[in-house]
Amino acid sequence: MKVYYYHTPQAQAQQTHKMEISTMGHAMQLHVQILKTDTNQTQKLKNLSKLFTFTALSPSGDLNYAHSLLTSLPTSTNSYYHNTLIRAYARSPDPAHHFHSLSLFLDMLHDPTPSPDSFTYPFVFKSCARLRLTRFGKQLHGLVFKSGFWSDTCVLNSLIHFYFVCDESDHAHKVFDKVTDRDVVSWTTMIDGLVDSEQPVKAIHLFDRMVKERIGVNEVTVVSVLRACAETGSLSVGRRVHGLVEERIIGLEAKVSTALINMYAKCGCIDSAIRVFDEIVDKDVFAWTAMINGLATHGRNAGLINEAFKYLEGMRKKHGVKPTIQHYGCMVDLLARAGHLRDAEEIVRKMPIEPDVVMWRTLIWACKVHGDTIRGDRLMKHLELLETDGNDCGSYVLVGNVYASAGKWQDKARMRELMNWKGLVKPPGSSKIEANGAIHEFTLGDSTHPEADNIYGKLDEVEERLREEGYRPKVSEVLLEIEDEKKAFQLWHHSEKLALAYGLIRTNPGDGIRIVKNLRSCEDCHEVMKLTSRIYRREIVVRDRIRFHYFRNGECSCKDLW
DNA sequence: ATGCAATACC
Repeated sequence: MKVYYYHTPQAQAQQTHKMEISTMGHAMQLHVQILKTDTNQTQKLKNLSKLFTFTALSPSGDLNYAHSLLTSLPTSTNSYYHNTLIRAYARSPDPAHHFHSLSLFLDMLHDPTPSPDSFTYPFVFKSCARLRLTRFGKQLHGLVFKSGFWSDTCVLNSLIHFYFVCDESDHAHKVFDKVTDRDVVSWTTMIDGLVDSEQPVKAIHLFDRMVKERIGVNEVTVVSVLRACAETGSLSVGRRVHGLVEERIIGLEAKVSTALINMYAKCGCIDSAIRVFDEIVDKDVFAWTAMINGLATHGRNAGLINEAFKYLEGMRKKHGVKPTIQHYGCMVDLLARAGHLRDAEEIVRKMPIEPDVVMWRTLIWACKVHGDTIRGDRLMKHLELLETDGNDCGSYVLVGNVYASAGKWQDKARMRELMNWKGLVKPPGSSKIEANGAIHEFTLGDSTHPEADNIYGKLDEVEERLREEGYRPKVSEVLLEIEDEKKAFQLWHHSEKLALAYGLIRTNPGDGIRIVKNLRSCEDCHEVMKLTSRIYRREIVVRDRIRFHYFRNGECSCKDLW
């Protein structure tokens, strides 16, 4: 026999809390029932609490609604509601929500609200980091210290992260040193912060220390350290990390695979990257993007102008997607690199979007490479008019170089003055090479390396052999108003040549030499790499800011298109 | 009942 119960409103309200709330509609229905029904206080609170958790934390919830519920909840003794709402605000992408998060935290410093506790601070530091509120965050650091939560590892980990985001890596280090119970997150936060603050070599050292001290590593750790490997071209460390995955010490999550693809591609091993990609069962958009980008920087689909036109057209006609400026930018870059400067300029003029700084730079750079100084000179006017970005000196450097290559030294000096006036500093060129388990970084004319004498000795030898084979320094690449002899001297001490010499000394004959550069190489260095690859029978891989160059037997994979 | 760290490109 079945029994059918008749639901009184009271029973209904009790029942509702067992149901999952899935929409704001449900939530409001429950809210009405809670208000209208005279259930006992405990039940009422249980339902309100459930309602609150849904509105605050569910992706289909509503933060404003959750906030308004705060007054009906027993918040004076229990920090859960404040903490949960701060947490919800702190994970929102909207900056305004982060101010709400902090304002709620400030409420908590008043009576009769509950005091912030060890759960509160991690969320609050997250908001400080997002809003880059360095001084405010530092004040809170003081509060943490006074409040007695300075030994809570989670609180300190979030503080380390905050300091890195706010560009205060020294403070991050200090906090890390003071954590007595460091966990995986403490170490990982440090490694990731170091990569983000452009100290990838330090990040790798810390990873080594972590492994030596037998701290367990997890997926997040290796994703961060793989970024450092990609940045510095540390293939051996990257392979070691891959080894951890193969030994099943690390799970092969999607993010790990993507990081491996990126690492292999950026370290010049495109085939290994392809192997990792092929093994992924469920390839997500990040894996595809990393793979496509890897193939592109390796020049595996360069110069397919007609293909590119087809895709650009297809976007609109087949898929109904409006091309963005980046899509046009790709097309212009493709045409310009291949020397079709007039077609490239026509696209820029006809496209339905206003060209930006990057677009003009692409075009002007190509004019310089292909020696079309008249067009370049004309286009530079657009760049000078458009330049508003305060921190970016790329345009000034480019325009200055174009002037210099045409011998217009006064115009070049004008660019330099403009940069100085705006307080912009051109990043110095540097080259890194991994040898004997360490990363060596060189700058122009660098003599700080412990083996500097050997390096310069090797350079002399290389120069002699190259000159015997007909090498003549391309002094026009030195864009300074100095004598040719001095130009040749400077040219010969470019950072990538120092790295090359070190590679020749410290790697075994016949082994490949891999160099990572932060800017683009000059034409002279490019030529020297080509000749060296033939004369010394070495495969040389140079990664510049944009792409890879594979030098084999006197030729480069970029077909001299850069 | 609540916590900290993360991938590509631009």
